[in-house]
Amino acid sequence: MSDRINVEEILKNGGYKLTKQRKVIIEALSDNSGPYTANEIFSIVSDKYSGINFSTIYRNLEILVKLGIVEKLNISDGCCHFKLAGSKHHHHIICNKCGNITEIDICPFGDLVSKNKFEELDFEPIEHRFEIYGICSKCRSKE
Amino acid sequence: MSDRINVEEILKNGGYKLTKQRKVIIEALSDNSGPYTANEIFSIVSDKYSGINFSTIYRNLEILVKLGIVEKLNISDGCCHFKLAGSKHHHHIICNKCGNITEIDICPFGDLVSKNKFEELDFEPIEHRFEIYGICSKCRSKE
DNA sequence: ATCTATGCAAAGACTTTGCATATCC
DNA sequence: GGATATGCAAAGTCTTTGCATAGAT
Repeated sequence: MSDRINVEEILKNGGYKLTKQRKVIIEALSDNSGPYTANEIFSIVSDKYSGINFSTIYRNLEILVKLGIVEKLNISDGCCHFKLAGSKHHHHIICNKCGNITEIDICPFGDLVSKNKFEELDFEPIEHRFEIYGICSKCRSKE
Repeated sequence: MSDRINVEEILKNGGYKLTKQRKVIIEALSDNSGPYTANEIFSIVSDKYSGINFSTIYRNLEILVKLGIVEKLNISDGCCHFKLAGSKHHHHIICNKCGNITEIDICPFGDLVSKNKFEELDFEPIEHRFEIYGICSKCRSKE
């Protein structure tokens, strides 16, 4: 994976070592089948590297987020979800039935900027989140 | 407060009693100076009703949310924020410096619906969240 | 009187931290 | 060899639950 090389470089440049644990965590996230909770990452990773500890997972996720390699999502279910940070800006649709989280490239933000909405509010926007909860097509077809 | 009467009725209709604890919790939320965490509600309420317990706070917030009296916000800081539910649909701007949360009545959702974005996605939207993080005017003027 | 609500205490879920040892470069 | 990372264990934060008692209608 060409991404891997990139990740290794970013880690090194940040003064971080490339440990087995970091490799398997990044591998786990690389399957791209959706954001995972720390718990899920622990399960996946434990298959390849039994003995890994939760603190290692959390510490590394924090570093990877700081380096911009991983994205931390705040889905409203009481815990954090993590995924490899893509290059493209995006948002999410979340299924209320199966919990599936899917990226969408629709972003309403640019429109608001072009309409000078933030000048009106006297607010300097830095970041934004937009999530849509509902029922995905799979779950609807099951009904 | 005319709202109070309304709340009392909703509680009664739901089969819930109007206890002192519920009164003070609702009073605390009624100052409208921003969503409060369970912790903050506990502090405010403790002044008026010392001896109240966290479990009472949480149990009642859950009921009040279920009845639509209170709104539960998932701001990305690891805990839940609660406020009296307003009648109007709205979103929030959140200051990264002081943590202040302010309602805005800008909503990008209608636009997306009118553009048939959800038919394209084959997704049935039910709810959505839109939050903008940045620096509020107060914090900027301090700089 | 009856049913619901509360306080207390305990536990549960998720996450963070301190420290000695192991690992990477 | 020196600095960073890990595992372990413990604790910290937020929230939930069981149960006996108190309180509302």
